[in-house]
Amino acid sequence: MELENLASVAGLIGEPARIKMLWALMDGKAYTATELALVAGVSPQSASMHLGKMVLADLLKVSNQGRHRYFSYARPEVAYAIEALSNLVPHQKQEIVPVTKDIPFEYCRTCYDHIAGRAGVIINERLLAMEYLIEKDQRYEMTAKGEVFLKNFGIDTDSLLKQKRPFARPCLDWSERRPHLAGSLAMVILKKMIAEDWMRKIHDSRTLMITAKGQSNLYDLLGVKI
Amino acid sequence: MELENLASVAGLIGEPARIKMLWALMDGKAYTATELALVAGVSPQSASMHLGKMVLADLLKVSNQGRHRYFSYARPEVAYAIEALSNLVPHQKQEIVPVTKDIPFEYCRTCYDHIAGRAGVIINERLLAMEYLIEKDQRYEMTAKGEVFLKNFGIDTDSLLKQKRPFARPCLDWSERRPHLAGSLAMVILKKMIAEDWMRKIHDSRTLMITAKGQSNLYDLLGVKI
DNA sequence: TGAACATTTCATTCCAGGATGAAGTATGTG
DNA sequence: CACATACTTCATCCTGGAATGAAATGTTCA
Repeated sequence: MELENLASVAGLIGEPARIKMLWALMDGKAYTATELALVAGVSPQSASMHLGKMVLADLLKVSNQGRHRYFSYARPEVAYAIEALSNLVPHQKQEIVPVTKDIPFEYCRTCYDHIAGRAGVIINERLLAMEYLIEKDQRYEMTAKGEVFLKNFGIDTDSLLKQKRPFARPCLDWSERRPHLAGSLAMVILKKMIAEDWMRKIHDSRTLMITAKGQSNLYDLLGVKI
Repeated sequence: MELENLASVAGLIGEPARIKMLWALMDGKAYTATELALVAGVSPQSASMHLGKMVLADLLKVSNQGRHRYFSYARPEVAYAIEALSNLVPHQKQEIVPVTKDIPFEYCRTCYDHIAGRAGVIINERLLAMEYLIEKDQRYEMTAKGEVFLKNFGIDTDSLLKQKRPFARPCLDWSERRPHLAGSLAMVILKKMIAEDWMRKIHDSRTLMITAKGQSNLYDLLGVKI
């Protein structure tokens, strides 16, 4: 019966620890069970149990990254519901404050062989927003517009598509908690940007520096200021 | 702390008997404690207790008429929250027959302050199909064509765009399971249609009625028969 | 006025489900 | 390989709050 389903979903949300965790996720980022336990004021075991229930109910989804498990909303409707609920509490201007503080030197870096950090996330989001790529089943596919764009950028997408390595896919960024671009496309993009001196690798570290030339070209290309 | 308030409101809603009563009230009518006890499957004493708590939290209001006490939503935000919650339940084909089976209610009604139900969904789809609006990142943006169209319709879009409230966005309709139009634009559209007597609010309910005048004008405007 | 009905209040019982400590699994690191 | 970290699972305890019967408060109507 539908009414029972509504009751069970409402019951899931109507629990102090769980609603606090859901609220923390309102910033759209993904957090680990331990971090969410902290904001909810419960032990990691409890948090794990609560999160498990919400995943089961398809309120949250989880993506495994090594020994970390990042939780985030499974669908946009969840955010709508939390927002509507928060509108019920007497006048307040609750600001959403990220659970983790930003780490400056992780601003821009490499992840294996592609761009990570905030720059990686922004580039990824722009490529999607401009519909050069579209997400399909945990993979990014290139659109016709995207093919033209990448060709103009000087990338031979044909040879990339022949490789058995995935062409393009989202990879959850551990400092930004949002996905950046991974796959063979991401690799050649970084290679190309270094070749063109848009970015430079710092020493032997994974830190990246964006050159002034890179900044202006990225602005022209994607309309973003990095 | 504000977070605690959110938790307590969510806790109120997240109880089987209470959410069932809240759901029954979605038709905008007022019901007595005994009636609501019936739909929730609890005793009148229990219902009274639950209703008392929700009145205290300003979710419901009560109006005394003789020996009867009629409960209804205290504010439109409550309906909005329940609707958002109901969007979370895993939906197969479902039928909503709470207490009344008024077709008009599902057919055409208000959601918060804009048109919902089938009429809301159809209007939304036509505005998109005719490219007066385009979706971009969970928001609708007005096209040049759309600006002309809305101006002719008698809407001052400039002042709407200055507001901090979102101009236009999709809002999933719980009965149609497709988005209808929300945001400040949707609000003034409804206001305008009521002012022009294209639609009428049924007294004390969220049901809307479309007038013959409204039907013919909507056909001219959007090419749809509602 | 009193009987019937609608609703609430109170005191008490009772249990679903959250909290917790300990142990188990998987991953990364030196 | 050993050890630390991140997270989950399991068994157990425990409590907040829902349900209930009885009784009080109010209202209508004959």
